[in-house]
Amino acid sequence: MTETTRRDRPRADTEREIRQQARRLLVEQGREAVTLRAIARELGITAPALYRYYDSREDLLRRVIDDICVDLGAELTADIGQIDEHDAVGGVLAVCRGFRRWALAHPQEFTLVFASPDDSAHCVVDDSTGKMLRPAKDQFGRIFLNMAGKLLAAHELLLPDEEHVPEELRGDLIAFRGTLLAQIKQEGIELPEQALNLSVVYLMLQFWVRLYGQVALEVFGRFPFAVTNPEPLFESMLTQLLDDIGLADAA
Amino acid sequence: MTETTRRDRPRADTEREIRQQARRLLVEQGREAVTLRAIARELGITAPALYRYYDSREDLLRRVIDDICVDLGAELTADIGQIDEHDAVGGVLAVCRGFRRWALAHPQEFTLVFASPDDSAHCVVDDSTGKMLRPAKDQFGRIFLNMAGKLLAAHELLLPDEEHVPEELRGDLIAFRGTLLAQIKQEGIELPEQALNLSVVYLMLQFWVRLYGQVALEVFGRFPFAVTNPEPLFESMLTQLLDDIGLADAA
DNA sequence: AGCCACCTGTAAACACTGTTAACTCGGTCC
DNA sequence: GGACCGAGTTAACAGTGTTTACAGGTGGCT
Repeated sequence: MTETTRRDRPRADTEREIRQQARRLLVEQGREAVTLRAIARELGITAPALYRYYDSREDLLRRVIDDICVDLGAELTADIGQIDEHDAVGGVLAVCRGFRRWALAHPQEFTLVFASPDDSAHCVVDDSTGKMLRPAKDQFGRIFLNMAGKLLAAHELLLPDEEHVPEELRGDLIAFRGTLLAQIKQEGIELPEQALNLSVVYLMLQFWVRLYGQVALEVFGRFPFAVTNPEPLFESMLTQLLDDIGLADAA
Repeated sequence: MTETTRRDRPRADTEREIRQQARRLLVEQGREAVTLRAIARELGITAPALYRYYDSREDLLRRVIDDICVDLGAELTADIGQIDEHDAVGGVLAVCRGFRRWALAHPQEFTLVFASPDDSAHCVVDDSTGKMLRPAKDQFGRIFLNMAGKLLAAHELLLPDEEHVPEELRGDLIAFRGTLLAQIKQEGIELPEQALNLSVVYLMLQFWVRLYGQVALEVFGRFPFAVTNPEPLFESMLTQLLDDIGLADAA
């Protein structure tokens, strides 16, 4: 008797359920299957009703991307939770492995968030400041970078010569270091100022390039030959990555 | 008077024109704009007529992918032609830079060929042998690998310990080395057998991971911060890449 | 010549798609 | 009671991939 129709429940619940169904269709049948009518059918309503909640299919997909990033962040946070708090290397490894595991388990979502050319879909303009934001992706990046911050606080890295950092990049790197320091400090991690020199920031960039390249190639099956068991390939890249930054001890 | 209707021209011409228009739509308006009706409109025919040439839209897109790979190959070959024949390092650099230039100039095509999760779209089963082929992509890969072959023939590389190659990967690497040797020999490049040990093959894999990662991140704008001028970032990766394989001399 | 098969195209239709407009129903507030 | 508003409906439009049945020209065969 207390059956609650959709009208009774708070609006946010329906919004969430819409995105959930959209994601289910995305995961199970690919991007093209994310159809307003299919979503509405799952909710027991009609397609035009969705326009009460989202401006368009594109708008809906944008919100779905945000949800995906939040979930990815939660998954990685859970992974980190299983690692000893003071094991900075283990934390970084957990994030890297977790990112790969998630990407392989959710190739469609990975493609949508990390391999779609439509740039505007991932940026939102903050009305008050006018600055471009990528709200949810930053939430994922933050986890990655927090782990890096912990690592920096705990270990002395093998730094390349700061002269090797290309001149034209210093401006960007300095700006990025600023956001990094703010973020790390906000997380309560003590970090000596000079531990985050430009070489370190530059190294993190290289780190991300290789992690992303490896994962994307695996998801898209674009290695130059058939890899029967990609896991040791990934693990070997991880150890080499740690090796390159002067941490040869970790397994 | 000699106006040739579509009926007169050889079938292959129409097939090619269809794919050309499909690509034009892809480049100019994105994947979703590649519509059978839009293609037919450009050719002055109706949509169902396209089914005389392709089984479905998916089938057409598959052939378009092949065309794209052929064109990419031609572009890179032209790049190589501008380099001194005996400058192996220059050749590798030309291929890497050409790949980046092409990807940035044709993001939609890059996404379709190198960042699409639909794996079956890129494989064709050879009827006689039953082996899986990726016909056109191999044409691109061949250029990349030929340059690597030349490099190997001309320089002594800095090899990592062969023990570092993960055990589970040796089978794949050995198989890949086989196709590599066949390919290089077919091109008439003399290569001492032991120059292509597993470490070298493994190194080429790492090379590809970093090149792909860098280019894809740039195309998709997924660097962790805004890069105002990505070119020096790419160039610095290239020099570091050459540095890592023991070729610090090249500019 | 006649005929028949084939090839290439068409028009019509079907079941979809995103999106808009007009309308209805239920609840809330004055 | 009446005005308003939010959430949903139906109907419609233009556009999509795809199938079916049909038309007209071409070439080869008897």
